[in-house]
Amino acid sequence: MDEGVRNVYSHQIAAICGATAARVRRDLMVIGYTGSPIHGYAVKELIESIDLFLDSPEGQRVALVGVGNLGLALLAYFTGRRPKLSIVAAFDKDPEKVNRVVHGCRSYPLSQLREVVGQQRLEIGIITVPAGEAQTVAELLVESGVRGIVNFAPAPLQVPPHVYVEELDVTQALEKAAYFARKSRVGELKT
Amino acid sequence: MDEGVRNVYSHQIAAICGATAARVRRDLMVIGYTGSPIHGYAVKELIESIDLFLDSPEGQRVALVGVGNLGLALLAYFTGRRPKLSIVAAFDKDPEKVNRVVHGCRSYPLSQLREVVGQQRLEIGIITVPAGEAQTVAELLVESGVRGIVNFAPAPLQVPPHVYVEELDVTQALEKAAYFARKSRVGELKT
DNA sequence: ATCTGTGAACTCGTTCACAGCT
DNA sequence: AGCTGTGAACGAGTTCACAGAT
Repeated sequence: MDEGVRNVYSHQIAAICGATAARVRRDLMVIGYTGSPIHGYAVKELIESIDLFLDSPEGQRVALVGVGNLGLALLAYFTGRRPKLSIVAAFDKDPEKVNRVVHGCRSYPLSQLREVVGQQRLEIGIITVPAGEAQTVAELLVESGVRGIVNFAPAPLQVPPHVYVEELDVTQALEKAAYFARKSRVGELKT
Repeated sequence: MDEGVRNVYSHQIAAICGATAARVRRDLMVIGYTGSPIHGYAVKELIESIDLFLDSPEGQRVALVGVGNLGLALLAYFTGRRPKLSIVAAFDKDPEKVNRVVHGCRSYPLSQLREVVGQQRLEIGIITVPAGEAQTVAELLVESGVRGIVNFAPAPLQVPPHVYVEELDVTQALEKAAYFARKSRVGELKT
């Protein structure tokens, strides 16, 4: 849209986001927006439909647990990146890291998590604590009303079925890349 | 093994890593290690088999491009975590961030990437640069001999088929969690 | 011609379920 | 009884391929 393009075809979208034209059309079917065979999809309306489908109009606020290196990096990264998704509270058990404002986000002691998350009705939690504490933190978040979790700790979380967990295991990702790099070198990649 | 357990059954492994017994057995089939119906899998031998399958005995060394918040956090995170996988060189285009030693890892200007990665035969690259620079960096890495990439930039990379790319889009993960959190709230989760 | 929307086919990882073993 | 190894069935996401529209 910034480039002044009014209409776009599925194969153009596919090229941009690294997919196939068929997959783009399939996904847009789910969104419910219908293009025209002549002009493809109207960019402005398409964006609106996608926003309507994906975003909450009033925005969603996020809690982050674990203000270590990774937690800090995420706070910096998300500041002002997605207007509809902002990290509004950070928690840590280390008293040193607590009761400050980091990248525009207030940090609290872990003991106040239930209170803050509950009162502010935060529904999404990011876990960046060591693996051993992840499950405890997850349970705390869930009890406080969180329904979606992004878990950076290399530990599988056990949560009730109404809670969605997105696992982001950095070590695992690196190991995967290392594995396939090695296999492609030896030429043993599965055929 | 640290707990002195000598043998373990597939359903026990499954419970630990959040999978099903059937899946564990399937995966171990691929590894090639065979357990016994009486005693299950011998922990020590199993670990050795997995290491043999997954790891390179001589270890693999990794390059990191983009010494921002996220890059720094990753450097700190991986220091001494996986002995067989160490980040040995970091790169950035910002002269301020360069020619230092961060968490035991030397940082170089981007212009030296080809030289350093080539000479040290680094095969794995981590990309933590802004989205707009990711493709350029990826090409540079591939030209220098990298065969496995972990990409944190929210941009799909175009690479030759012998290069494996693991995409780790933090924003996307958060959006996914937010989406499903919202759906589970409204009770509209697909049935 | 060229594009969309979509039923049908396909792919590939997961799960079932059971023979074989002790 | 309880476990493993594995052929077979299953299922969810992807791709094919074509009718319909202009």
